Amino acid sequence: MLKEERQQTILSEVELHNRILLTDIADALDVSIDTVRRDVKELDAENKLKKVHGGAISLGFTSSSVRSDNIYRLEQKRKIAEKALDLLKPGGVIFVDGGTTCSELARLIPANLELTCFTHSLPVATELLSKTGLTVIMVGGQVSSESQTAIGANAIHNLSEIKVDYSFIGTGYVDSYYGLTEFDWDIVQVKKAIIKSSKKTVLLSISEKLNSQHRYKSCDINAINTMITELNPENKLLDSFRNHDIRIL
Amino acid sequence: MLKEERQQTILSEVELHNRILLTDIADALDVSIDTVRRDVKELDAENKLKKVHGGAISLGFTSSSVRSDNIYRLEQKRKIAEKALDLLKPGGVIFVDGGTTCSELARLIPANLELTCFTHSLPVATELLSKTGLTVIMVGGQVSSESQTAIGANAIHNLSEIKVDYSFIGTGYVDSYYGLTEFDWDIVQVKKAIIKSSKKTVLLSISEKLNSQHRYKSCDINAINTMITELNPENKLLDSFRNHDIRIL
DNA sequence: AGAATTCGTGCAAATGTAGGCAATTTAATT
DNA sequence: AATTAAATTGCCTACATTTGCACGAATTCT
Repeated sequence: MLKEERQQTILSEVELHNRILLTDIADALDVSIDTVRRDVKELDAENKLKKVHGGAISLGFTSSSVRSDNIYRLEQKRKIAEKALDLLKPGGVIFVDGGTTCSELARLIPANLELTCFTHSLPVATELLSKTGLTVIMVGGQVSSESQTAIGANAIHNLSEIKVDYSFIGTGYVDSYYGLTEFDWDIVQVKKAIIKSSKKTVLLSISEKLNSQHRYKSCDINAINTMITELNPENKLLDSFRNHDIRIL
Repeated sequence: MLKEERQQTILSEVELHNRILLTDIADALDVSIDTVRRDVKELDAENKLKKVHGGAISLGFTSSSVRSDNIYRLEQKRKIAEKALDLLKPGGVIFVDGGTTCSELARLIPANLELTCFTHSLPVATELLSKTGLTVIMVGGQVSSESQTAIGANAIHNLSEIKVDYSFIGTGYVDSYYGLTEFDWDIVQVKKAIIKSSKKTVLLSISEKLNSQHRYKSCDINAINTMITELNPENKLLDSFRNHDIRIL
C-alpha cells in the first residue's frame, strides 16, 4: 500500500465519521499503529485534519470563529474586556452574558485558563469553544434571533439552578439612579435571573451608556458589585456611581 | 516495446486503479524498474499523474483536491437535506441534530415556514436563527467542543421534557444489523434521549456510512421511522434495510 | 493514586530513488 | 551500406525514505 493512498483513506474516514481512532485505522488498513500515527501527524501538519490523543478529528467541526467585522466601539469594548480578564481565576465558575462587549471578553479569555463558563449566548458559546481549557455550558431556552441568546421561562428556570462566582453582564442602559434598564422585557427577566444566580455581578459597559435609561429595569445599581468601563476609574463621569458600594475598574 | 506504448499503459493503469506500484508495472510489462521509474518521472513532469514514493497515483485522487473548508460530500448531503424538507409541515415541531448533514438541512429550511425547531447544536441554532418564521429553542447543557453540541446529563434531562413530531438525526455509523452506532459514549446518550423525545425519528445519512459500525450503540435500526440517503430509494445498497419497517426516501 | 493507553524518539531492516556508466537500439547522415 | 550521433535501457552504487519495533515519558481513564 502506498503512503499517499493510505493517507487519503485516513482523510476520508475522518471526514466521513468526524473522528477516528489510530488503532481502528491501523487495524482496517493492516499497518502498524506507528505508521498511522506518522501519517496523522503529517496530515495534521498539512492542516488536513486535527490530531488528538488516540486519533484524529475532522477540521470541519472545530474551526469556526465567527465575528461580524464592524463592531461599534470595538476598541473601547476590548479595553473593558481586558480589565475584566483580571477577575478570572483558574478553577473559577463564571457566567458570560450576550452582547458584543461580552463576546469580546469571551474572545480574550486565554485558551489555557481552566475555567467553567456558563452562557446563554450562541456567539459567546461558539467563541469559548475554541479554548481548550474551558468547560462551556450553554443555558438553553428559546433563542431570540435579535440577541442570539436564550431567553424565556426555560432559560430562566435553567439559570435558577446554578450559582456562579462571577457573572459578566452587559446592559442596554445604565444610570446611577435608575439602575440597569432595557428596551426588552424578556431580556430583563433573563438579566434578573443571571444576577440572582451569581455571587458577584460584574457590569461591562462603555461610558457612552452611562446616564441613560429605558422602560424596563433589570436591577438597582447597587446589585452590581464591579463596574468596568473603558474609562480610567478616576474619571469624573463615574463620580455618580461612587457612593454605591461598587468597585469601579 | 515502445516507450510511448509503455507510458500509455502506465497511464491507463493509473486511471483505472487510481494508483500503481512501480514494481507491479515493471513486472507486468517485463521491463526493469528503472525504466518504469523514468517513465513515471516523465509523466509526472507532464502532469499526467502524480509520482509518489513507490509508485504513482491519479491526479484526481490526490488529497490536495479536497480542500478542507468545503464540507465532505456536500452535494450528497444537500440532496439528503432536500428530501428531508418534504417532511416539514407548517406548525410542526421538530428537533434537528448536530453534524454537517443536519446543518445542511437547517440551511435549506425555507425562511417563511412556520416551525418550532429544537436543537442542541450551536451551528444549527445559529443557522436557524436567520429564518424569520422559525421558533428556535436551544437545548442547553455542557457543550462538547468537538461536536459543538450540548451533551451530558443536563442536555439529556432537558430533552426528557420535550416531545417533538419529527427528529432529524445523523449518526456516525449505521448498519442494518447493528443499528446506529457512534464513536463517543456521550453522544450516544444524547441520541438516545433525542429518539425518546420524538414521535418519529428520521435518519439522515450519506450512503458511504451504510454498513459500518462502531463500539457504542444509539439504537436498533427499527427505532428509525424514515431513512434518507442521497441514493435513489430503489438502490440495491438499501436492500438490507427494507424488511425493518423503515420508510426509505 | 494506580493501571492502561498512547506518544515520541531512536534504531535497524527493507524498500525505493537518483545518477553515472556501459551496452544496445534507433535514427540520421554520409 | 557504413558510420555516427542520439536515445533508450539495464545495472550498479551510494543515499533517502518508509516502516515496524523497543522503551521510557506523557496522557488518560477509573
